[in-house]
Amino acid sequence: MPQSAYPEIRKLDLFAAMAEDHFQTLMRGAYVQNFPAHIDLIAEGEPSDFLHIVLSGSVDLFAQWNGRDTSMATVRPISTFILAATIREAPYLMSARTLEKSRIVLIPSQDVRAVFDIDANFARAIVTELAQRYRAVIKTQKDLKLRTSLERLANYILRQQKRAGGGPTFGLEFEKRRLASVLGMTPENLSRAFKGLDPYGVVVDGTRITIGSQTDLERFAKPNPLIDDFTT
Amino acid sequence: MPQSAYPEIRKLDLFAAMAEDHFQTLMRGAYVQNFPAHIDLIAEGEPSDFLHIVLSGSVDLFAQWNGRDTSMATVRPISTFILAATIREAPYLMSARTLEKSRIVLIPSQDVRAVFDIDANFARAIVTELAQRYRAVIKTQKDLKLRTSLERLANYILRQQKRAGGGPTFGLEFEKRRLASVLGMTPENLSRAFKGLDPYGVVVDGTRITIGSQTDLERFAKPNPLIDDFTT
DNA sequence: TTATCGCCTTGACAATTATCAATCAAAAGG
DNA sequence: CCTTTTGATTGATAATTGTCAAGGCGATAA
Repeated sequence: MPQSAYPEIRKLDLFAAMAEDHFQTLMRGAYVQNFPAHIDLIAEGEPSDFLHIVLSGSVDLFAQWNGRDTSMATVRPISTFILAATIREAPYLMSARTLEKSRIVLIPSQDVRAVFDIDANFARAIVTELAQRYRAVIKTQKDLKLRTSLERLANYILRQQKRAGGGPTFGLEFEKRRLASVLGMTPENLSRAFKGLDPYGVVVDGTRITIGSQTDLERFAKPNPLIDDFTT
Repeated sequence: MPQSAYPEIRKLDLFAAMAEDHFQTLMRGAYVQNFPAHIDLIAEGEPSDFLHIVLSGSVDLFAQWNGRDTSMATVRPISTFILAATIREAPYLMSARTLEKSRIVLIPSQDVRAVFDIDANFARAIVTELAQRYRAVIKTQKDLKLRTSLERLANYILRQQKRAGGGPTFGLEFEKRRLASVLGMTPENLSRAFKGLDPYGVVVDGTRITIGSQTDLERFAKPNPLIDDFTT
């Protein structure tokens, strides 16, 4: 793969502390691919042959059962996905597809496992990464089980506002049908949920959101760092 | 702590491969406590001072928000909980309480982190454990987002049947109100859901379940290893 | 044995969420 | 420019799930 991408990858927490020659081993076996939008990268149930790294663009992780499907997460640059499956040498639990034109690094899983066995710093970095992701999923589960869809939307809006800089007006990160799926509801229900936040000063104009009354919305949403803060 | 518990703990995947003196370090700082039933062990939001190991009895992990609460998981002997919080030195995301009289080992989190930094085998064991738990939570999330409560119950019954040995009659692992919370529904709804499985030959007698028609139930439940098999 | 307690169940009802069909609007393509 | 497509919205309706109140049933203790 082109060496130009090395420094960016090396800077990821996952790879920052490992020995240089081990990093080179991983990079030698890796390759970069450019994918157009809306391309399936992997399917749940398949063996986990590669650890993926998104260099640019974005990727949707989703799952299916009995004809239904749901968005589980969005992967944005620069970060990895399918780490747990790679480590456990187990089949993927989620499928992945590009949301837009994306540049993706593929590292053979067996290389990852081999280096993991001989590089303690890499192993420790993986622990930290996995622990962080585990906690993120637990938070999502609490969101799903403890809140109604209206409350989930309200808290999502507050999270997204913070991500976007904290101002009263900001854009959604993806299209509404996906947002609905991420939040565990139908697009119709999402549309009505936005209306339901009208009393709290939420104004929607296409993909643009304006929070008219921050305190009202927060009083309703009751955001909680143990659910909504994904940095800890 | 009493040495009698050492061998059992040592046998856990998490501790099996680490250096003996590191294991001794952990055990020296650890202590065992006996708790009666229905005692709060930890509360979400508190700093994660100890890694916990359940030696006997059982523990309920639950979470609360805005006056509501939900059961996230049950911990049975012999296994650990609060591993991710310990590793990340972050506050607990879940509270824990004993379900019955329980014997629990407490290992100071700083000891775990210290040994994790110097024992590569321990670090690797933690990776494996965390990856497995991460995948378990993803499966639960798929269960929640892709299935109705009736479908979740049907699949739970099939999973529990397998755990209990595979025969047509078996017992539930805990009281129904907790089962309802674990499955993400109210006790009333659970009660009606059991009735709703009547057409598939499910007979409920208190805590005793009998599956009259295995194939009918399976045809309805559509169990899937990528959701229901927690061993991979 | 009888009283009490906790849990489960049931009925009636309300809230939430999903489904289906139609329409609208904006983006993409010719 | 106009057509086609796609996603978003809306209305009507149905299914699902939750809430509240009452009653039942079995375990436990006096």
